[in-house]
Amino acid sequence: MATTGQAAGGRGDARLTERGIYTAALRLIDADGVGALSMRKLAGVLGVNPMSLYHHVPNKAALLRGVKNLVAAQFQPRVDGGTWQEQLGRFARDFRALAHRHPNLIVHSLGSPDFIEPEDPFWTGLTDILDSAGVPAAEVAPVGAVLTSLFSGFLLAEGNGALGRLAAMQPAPAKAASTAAAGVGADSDSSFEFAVQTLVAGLEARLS
Amino acid sequence: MATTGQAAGGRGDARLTERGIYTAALRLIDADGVGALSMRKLAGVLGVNPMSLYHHVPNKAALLRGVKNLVAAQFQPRVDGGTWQEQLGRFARDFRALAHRHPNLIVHSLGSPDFIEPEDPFWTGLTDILDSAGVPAAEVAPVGAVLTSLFSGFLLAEGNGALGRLAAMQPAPAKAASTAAAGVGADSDSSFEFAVQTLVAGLEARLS
DNA sequence: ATGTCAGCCATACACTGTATGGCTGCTGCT
DNA sequence: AGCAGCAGCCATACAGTGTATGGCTGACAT
Repeated sequence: MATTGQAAGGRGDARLTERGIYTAALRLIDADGVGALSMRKLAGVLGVNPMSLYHHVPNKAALLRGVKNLVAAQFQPRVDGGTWQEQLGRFARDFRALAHRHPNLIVHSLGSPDFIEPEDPFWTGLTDILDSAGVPAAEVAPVGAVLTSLFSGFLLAEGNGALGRLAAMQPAPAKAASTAAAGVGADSDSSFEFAVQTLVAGLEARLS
Repeated sequence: MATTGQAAGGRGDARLTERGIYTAALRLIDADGVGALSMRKLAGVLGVNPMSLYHHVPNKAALLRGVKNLVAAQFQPRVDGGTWQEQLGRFARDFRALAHRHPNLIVHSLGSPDFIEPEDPFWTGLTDILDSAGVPAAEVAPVGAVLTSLFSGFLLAEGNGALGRLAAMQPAPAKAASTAAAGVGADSDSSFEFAVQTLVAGLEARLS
């Protein structure tokens, strides 16, 4: 074991890597949330001194950005054919699937201003769809910004449980079990579909 | 000055009050953000020992909830006449106005699961409007939850600057200065109007 | 008059992010 | 081959965090 006690902590990497740090941090975040992530715990998992991390990452904020970018890079929207409505729906679904894989990270990242970076495939994919929907070039960015904000709100609320709590609230005193017209259940999936269809329909109306 | 050095810190209150603690905390939050709020700083402003706060507030999380409830109580939506579309618009505008008065608090609270409490005038006001819009009773809660989530996302993005950053992004390489059809500028106000009208139009479409 | 307790305070603990500086072994240059 | 430099790692230390524990004081009810 010599002097360095690296052991079996860091995925078998003897050397410390920026990438390795991010993936280890992601595992910790997935397990216990970003609130429970500390430089010391992360270093412990990697079998390394806390200060060693600072030779690969300038500070904790940058570490979180790095982790976020790591999972953001996994987002490959499939912008094949179909109407722009279908494309937008697929896009939203893909993004939500990614969010579901790392809910803790997403809930934290969506609250930060720098969530979306200029060159993200997310942003370019969205602007492409809006462009093909006929949104004037000068308005693609503002419209995309609004849609992103709204949709982020949904994912955030779904991720932290606020959506579920609200949806389960007082089903009105009078009649309780009348599953009537619009077709929205209290479960996450139908809430999601409702949100997407509302946004799409709203955009449709604003474009004609 | 005797033994207690309260001085002119706590707004002149000699005795420490739960309410007084909340308002002092709110001032600190408005000034420097919730990240800069610490029990010690708060106690300092109130001219009091940090541990004294714990006789009125169980912990910091509860303190933040209390501050949030303090400003939430200021929200009195005017649900007078008009179509439900107009009511919803007014409602959103009123809520945004409140958010603008305490942006730092709102940006933090919107990221927390317990932002909306069951008996908030916010929730009852919204459900009333949805009810009068013809949303089936059993779906008022789910629909309200989705709308709240979406709208919260907008306010969050507006508050933390993400909205502005995204809206100002690459106006498409080709033509830059053609202020065409749909009427969305990059400024916050027109983004807000666009968001509200999109949501209203989307809901309209989903209800017919 | 006395016991009780609310309100306040002092101390202390575990924990956070990170600045500073020292050691070591690999690197490229001469 | 030898040597300078530096990347990578570590130990120590500092300021700051939330809060548990226990002691003091003065008012108030009995």
